[in-house]
Amino acid sequence: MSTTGAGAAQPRKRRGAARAKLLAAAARRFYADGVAATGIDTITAEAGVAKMSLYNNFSSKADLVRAYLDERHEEWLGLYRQRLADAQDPRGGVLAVFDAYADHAAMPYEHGFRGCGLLNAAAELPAGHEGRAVVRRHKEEVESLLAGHLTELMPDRPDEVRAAAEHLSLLLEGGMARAGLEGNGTRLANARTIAAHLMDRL
Amino acid sequence: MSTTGAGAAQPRKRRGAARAKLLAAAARRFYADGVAATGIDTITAEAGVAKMSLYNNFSSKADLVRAYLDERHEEWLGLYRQRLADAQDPRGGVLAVFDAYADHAAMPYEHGFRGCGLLNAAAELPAGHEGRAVVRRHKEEVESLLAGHLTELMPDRPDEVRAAAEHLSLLLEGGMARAGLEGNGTRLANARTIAAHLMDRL
DNA sequence: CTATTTAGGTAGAGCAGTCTACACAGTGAG
DNA sequence: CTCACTGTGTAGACTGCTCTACCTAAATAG
Repeated sequence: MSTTGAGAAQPRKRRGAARAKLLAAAARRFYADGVAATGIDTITAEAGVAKMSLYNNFSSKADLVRAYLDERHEEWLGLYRQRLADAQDPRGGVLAVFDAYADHAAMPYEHGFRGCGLLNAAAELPAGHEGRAVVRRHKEEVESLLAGHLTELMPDRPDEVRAAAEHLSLLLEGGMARAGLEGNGTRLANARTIAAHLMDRL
Repeated sequence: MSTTGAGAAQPRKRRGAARAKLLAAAARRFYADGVAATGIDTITAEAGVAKMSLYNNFSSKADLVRAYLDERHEEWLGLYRQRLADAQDPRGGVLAVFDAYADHAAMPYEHGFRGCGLLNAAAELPAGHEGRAVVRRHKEEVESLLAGHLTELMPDRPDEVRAAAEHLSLLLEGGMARAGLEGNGTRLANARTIAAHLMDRL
């Protein structure tokens, strides 16, 4: 029918260029200054992009926030998979989860490390906001990754696996929260040490 | 001179009446909706107080936020002291810290339990904001209360005390963070159980 | 009588979101 | 190759609303 024939003939260069710049700018500003405190104009200005480009790529600020949260989850998964590739055994898999968090803390941020971007965003989202569910699922996925490694360590003790996974998961979140308040990764390193000792006792 | 005699002649009934109502309203709205998302008109309306009463009692919204944070710290200390009064031994003192957090989670909130009010506020405060230091000090005080009880348990092993206090403290913060995401105190109860088992092994 | 609180309003900035009009890159048709 | 078309991005004005902060003048209560 149309001149483009069989299907997707989109030009590839410009499409999505503004979107990527917007997501990068939103990541910097949302993390450093908070979601509610960051206005649309600030983001478009930092992205070096027209305001209409935001609304061409996202239906609203809330939509941009959703995309930001999804991207943070994917980013963490990437850090984790890199660490996992070096892991030798299930114990190393558990420590890879902790290391992925530490890698996050070691990344450069404008006003310093401020804790888990997902948790920080959830803390200021209103009660029923869909973004809070995104964050909850992220934390559940992390816990189930821990449970997976622990199952390899003790396949015949599912109850102990569940309990240990929760223990490690709470250590991890606690370490992240305290590290964010203190602006550095020390607490996370300590949490990793505690986790390693715990596994020695399993 | 005046009818009240020497020195401080402040009328006692009205003075501070608006202040208390403002702090109560701010506590409800800041916790349920977030600090940045709550405007001063919302707070004065909910307090049933004139807008100028806010500026007669606080120099700015930021000043009100500071007072809110201080009040949350004092509130938690109150819950802790009540629990501590029933504690029989150092082990009970440690569990009183966990129970105080659980009591906080069990209080009624407009949109349900949303985690630690101090941590949530810190998550949306800008990097250098003095309120973040208030929250950090609160968490450090909680950890040192734990260390105090543990010192009674093993006065001759300060290194183990320090390590165990951090372990328990991270469990507590992790439990609080996850409980806030999930809207109930289950994770906190689990954290308390884990803490109890840890103390059995000391 | 005097200090405080009240209702309501104002200033000046910032907010999310919309709109117009134009620039430019890649594409297929001629 | 050239040209017109389409999709994307651009700048900036603009609406309607909310924000913090401050002001005034009347009401109120010790």
